[in-house]
Amino acid sequence: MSTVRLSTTSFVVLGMIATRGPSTSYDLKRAIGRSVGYFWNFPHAQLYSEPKRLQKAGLLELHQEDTGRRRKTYTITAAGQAALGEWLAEPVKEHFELRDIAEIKLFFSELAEPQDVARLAQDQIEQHETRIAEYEEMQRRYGHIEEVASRMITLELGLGIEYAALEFWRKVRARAESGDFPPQSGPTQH
Amino acid sequence: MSTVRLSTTSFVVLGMIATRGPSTSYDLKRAIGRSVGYFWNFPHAQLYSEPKRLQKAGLLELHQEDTGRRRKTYTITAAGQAALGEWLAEPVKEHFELRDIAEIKLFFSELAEPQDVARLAQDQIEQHETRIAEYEEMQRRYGHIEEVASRMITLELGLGIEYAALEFWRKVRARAESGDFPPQSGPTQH
DNA sequence: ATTCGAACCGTATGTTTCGGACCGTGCGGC
DNA sequence: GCCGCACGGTCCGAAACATACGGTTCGAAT
Repeated sequence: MSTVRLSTTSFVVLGMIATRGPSTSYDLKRAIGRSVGYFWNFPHAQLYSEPKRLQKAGLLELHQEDTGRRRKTYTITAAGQAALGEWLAEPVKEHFELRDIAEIKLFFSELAEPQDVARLAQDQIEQHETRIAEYEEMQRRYGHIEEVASRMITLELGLGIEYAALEFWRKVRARAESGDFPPQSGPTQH
Repeated sequence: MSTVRLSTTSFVVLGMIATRGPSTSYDLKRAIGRSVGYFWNFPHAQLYSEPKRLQKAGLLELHQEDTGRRRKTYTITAAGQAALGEWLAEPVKEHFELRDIAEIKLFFSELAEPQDVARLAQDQIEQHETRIAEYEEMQRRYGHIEEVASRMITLELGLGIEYAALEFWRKVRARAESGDFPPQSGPTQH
């Protein structure tokens, strides 16, 4: 029971256990993989070490089976709920970060071959189309269920951003195909 | 001159030096802060250690002033250009990651107070409006300059995503104000 | 009955990454 | 002449991360 720095990972763990009830690390891994994990990757090893930290800090309670698999189940404590509640009430200072390797490659496209850009765009279009299909499927399946409605709303943001990205890469592909991309290294128009 | 794992950071450093020419770490820090840094944060300490690694790997060359501030200037080598070119030609496997703390808080909004959501939405709206204004200003200032045109294109993606996020949070705010958010903890409509 | 694979469940370990504290320098302006 | 700010950089401990490893339970096909 010592004081520790709490990261976003910590609060995702706390939040998941608060909404799901008592959970094992494996439960967390799956629940996160089906939800926030789509936007923000949390390596599973973290989901084993982080609850341990939180338990030491008194924010989670540990119950270990004493038979069979000896699963470790974590439950949120009052202190954990308080910490989570405070965090939720706190304003968000950081602007979101979009870690997109494709975008970085595009940024440096003046150093690449023209066909690289076309291929990059094509790949991105397919990737985003696939992701959009997944999100829409999730909406169709779970969108109307009362109990999860507030969790589904983040899907709308995900979709909005996916549509924007898709539209963008289609534009890039069009430009690449018409030969005016990358702007200064493509064939000049006389 | 040993072989090392190259991360996205490595290629951003290589790419920056390739497009800008010989640069110090400080130059990189500023150049990245004005461009890709808007999307993907690269802590400045990395921009001092990473070039050192790349130099040891033979991808960069180091020239240190032997007077005054003894600045360290890095230049890209042929091997560096080759590595960069290969990377640019490689397909991108990873889907982008959107690290958005606000979104995570919204995901857990059922655990929060109703006014927390309203405030969260309001803050996000302001944050995105500010960011949009910055991007639009950059477009106005540099958008028409030939030499940087291919670098400016990523701004369009940034803007598209910002617009999508802004629209989303406005919708959230509207719902929060009309009292039907979070869905199951808001006042029930009879 | 037995093999087999898939889902289940978790640990260990060696790097990178990260944030942030800290430190000196040169220079323009008051 | 000294103040403050942009410049230019190092260091460090704590987290994060990827990945390899190791085992179990269970059902379905052989």
